[in-house]
Amino acid sequence: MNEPTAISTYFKEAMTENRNLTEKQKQILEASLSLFAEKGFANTTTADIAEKAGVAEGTVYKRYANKQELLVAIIEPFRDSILPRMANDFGKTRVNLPVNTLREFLTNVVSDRMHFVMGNLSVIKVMMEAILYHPELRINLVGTGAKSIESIFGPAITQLKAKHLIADIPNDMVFQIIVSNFLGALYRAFLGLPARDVDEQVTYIVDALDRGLRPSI
Amino acid sequence: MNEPTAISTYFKEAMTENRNLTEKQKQILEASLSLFAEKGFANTTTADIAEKAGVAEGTVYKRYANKQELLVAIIEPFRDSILPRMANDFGKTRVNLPVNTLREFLTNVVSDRMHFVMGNLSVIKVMMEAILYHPELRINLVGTGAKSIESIFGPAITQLKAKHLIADIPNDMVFQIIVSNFLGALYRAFLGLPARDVDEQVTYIVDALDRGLRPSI
DNA sequence: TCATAAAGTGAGTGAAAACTCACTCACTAA
DNA sequence: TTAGTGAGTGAGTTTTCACTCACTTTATGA
Repeated sequence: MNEPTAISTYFKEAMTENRNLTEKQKQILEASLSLFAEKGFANTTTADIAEKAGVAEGTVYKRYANKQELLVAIIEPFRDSILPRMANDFGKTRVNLPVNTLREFLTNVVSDRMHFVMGNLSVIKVMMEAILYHPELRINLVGTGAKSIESIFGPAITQLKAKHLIADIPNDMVFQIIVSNFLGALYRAFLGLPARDVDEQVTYIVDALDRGLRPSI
Repeated sequence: MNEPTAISTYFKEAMTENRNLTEKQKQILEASLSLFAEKGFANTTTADIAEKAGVAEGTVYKRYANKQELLVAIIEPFRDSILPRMANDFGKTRVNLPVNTLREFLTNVVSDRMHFVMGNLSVIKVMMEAILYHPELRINLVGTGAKSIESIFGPAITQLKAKHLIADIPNDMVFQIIVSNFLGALYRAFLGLPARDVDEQVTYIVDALDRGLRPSI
């Protein structure tokens, strides 16, 4: 059971691949990402970004017409390539494995996503801010995200239902009940509450979900 | 089963009671809260606040030395009186009711808190922003919040354990698994995913939690 | 090798927003 | 009646910060 690929890895990949970014432009995007995560978009100045990236402020504006475009430049590859790709990888390696029990399915999925979430706190924070305070970005991001996830998770859950391995409750609620637990772990970390080992959390959560979502008969 | 008291009601109460705020100062705090919720702290100008409160910009600075202090003035009564009081009310009216089954307990708690969360989206947004991007406020707020909740929930869960109505897993995990579901519903709403009636969500969640947290034997 | 373009620079600019302060005025208490 | 008080005012000041542009450096290809 390997660690899931970190978002930053996908991020660097996406940058290398499809766009002709210079080294400095990449540094600018990476600095933006890390500063937005740390202080929030509005509390980050373009001077901060330039300094952290080790470039002049003018360089930031060579490619990105304004600050907002920096956020877009981070969110866009995310929406267009990273999210679908992650969903796909996740689908192949975790969701669509052949399973004989709900517990097996849950163990695959929960363990993987919990490590994923805990290993990507800062990027997730930026996405959360974008969703909360940049409605123009929300629509796209949420739409694509929901679609990606639905296309991977939906069939898997439907299949579990066919095999009578999971209770007959609507897919969106199955999904919500599972994902809620990732949010719970996320907030535990953000809030700085007493930490608990991820694998330990996974054990308790899988256990509760297994019994909670199993068919009643 | 009444709607839980809205946060804004507690907020107005707290303002009336304990501090010697003039009418205008109250208007300033109320305007701040609603603008911060709508646009975020950083995207709200003191001119906006003054206009919405119907006062001169200078009036804002009469009591609050700077913009940050406005946020503190909102969070502070929250931490000192609103949160403890909410926890207390919630404890009396929902948590510490005599119950014979886990399902009864969960129905009381989940239904109440789900309505609470869904009825207070905008205030919760402000708190979330404060926690995510104002570390100096986080420590206090989270500490007090955690303590309030622990003091109410802890004994109740311990009691359920004594009566063998709930599985023997650590209190913090019981708590996390339950609260996760409120976060899930919160995000469903924030993201603008296809809505689902709150009471319907409650039914599914209570069902899953009941079976998930019941003792195995 | 050099012309031309592309990338990078950083001091400078202006607008917006935070914050100040000399003043007003309703109210109170002597 | 009046002196005193302090909340409230809003024009004015200062600061911050996104953004510009004339210039320098680096890369390219003829």
